[in-house]
Amino acid sequence: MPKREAHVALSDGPASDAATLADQLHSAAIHLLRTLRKEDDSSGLSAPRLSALSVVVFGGPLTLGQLARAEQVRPPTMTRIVTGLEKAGLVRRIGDPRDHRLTRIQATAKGQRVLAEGRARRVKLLAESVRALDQAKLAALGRGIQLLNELNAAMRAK
Amino acid sequence: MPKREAHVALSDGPASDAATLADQLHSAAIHLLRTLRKEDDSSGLSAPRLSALSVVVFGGPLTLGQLARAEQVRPPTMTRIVTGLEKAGLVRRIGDPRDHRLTRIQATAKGQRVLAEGRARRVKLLAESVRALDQAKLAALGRGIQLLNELNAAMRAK
DNA sequence: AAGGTATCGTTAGCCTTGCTAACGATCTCG
DNA sequence: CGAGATCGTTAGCAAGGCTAACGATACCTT
Repeated sequence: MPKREAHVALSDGPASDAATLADQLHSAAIHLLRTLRKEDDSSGLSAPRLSALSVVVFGGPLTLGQLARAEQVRPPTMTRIVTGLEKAGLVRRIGDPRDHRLTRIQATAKGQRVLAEGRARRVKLLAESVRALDQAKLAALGRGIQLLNELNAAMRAK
Repeated sequence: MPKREAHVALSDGPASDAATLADQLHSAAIHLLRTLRKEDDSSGLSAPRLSALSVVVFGGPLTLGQLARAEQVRPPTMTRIVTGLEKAGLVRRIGDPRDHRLTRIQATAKGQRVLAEGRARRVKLLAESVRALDQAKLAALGRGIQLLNELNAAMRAK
């Protein structure tokens, strides 16, 4: 992965820089999550389940379809994830009295508690490294994350 | 996913900031890759294969074990990924004349070409959004990516 | 009011990616 | 030469992703 700097330095415009940055960001994100994935074991909650549970806890009761869209996943996939969470007692399926086709997904008290614990555990390793940064780097990181969210929103809008 | 800003603003110290930043970064990375994943289809190359191929192309011939470690994956998993890449004609298995236990993995010409195309396609969506940023944001993003790499290195060192 | 259409969630079945356990082949060292 | 270590593979399991197909329900048009 070296020799990219040379490319950047010799690049002939902002377009090439953007492509390089995009590629580097992609790579960095992959490695970040790959490292963090190892922490999943201790929580007993896989990344997709943790993520879905998070949406349910913070987003209030949602229909399965809404949840699938939020997680950018197909309904059958979300059905299984929710079933897993339900068996673990973390969420509940609730029928909608108005529209009987819908099933609303609601977090249980246990789900809320486990989310907090699991999330904390998963980012613990990362948080430790973040904590070692000085103020300037912390600020820069915050700005970077904000930009990342902007990029995500921009891509989703397409 | 909103309402986190409030938490940050009200946080009572740098420790909490670090945890919050770590959590946000984690979440942003997940959504970034989730969005990008959709681009995989067109390349016909899944993320793990693309990533492994990338290591082989840029890192020269590697043994299967080295490749597995580089990808932070167990040997049996890498065996299958390599088998997939080999069937697709993107890499070659080469026996080591010195040590017959080893199998070195080498990229084929097709592998090198496909990598370039696949990677480009995968980050195309992201690159388009990056390209829309102004100079200041571009610089901030670069700095953020640099920090991300630092964090990855710090975590890997543990 | 009835019948056709659209929507929602589930089921079934497939593939890929992770893992551990167990093994054969090979090297290395005493 | 033999014992142990190392390497890659095989076998078998779970989870997550997908599409296709289906029943149940709601909606809309006639």
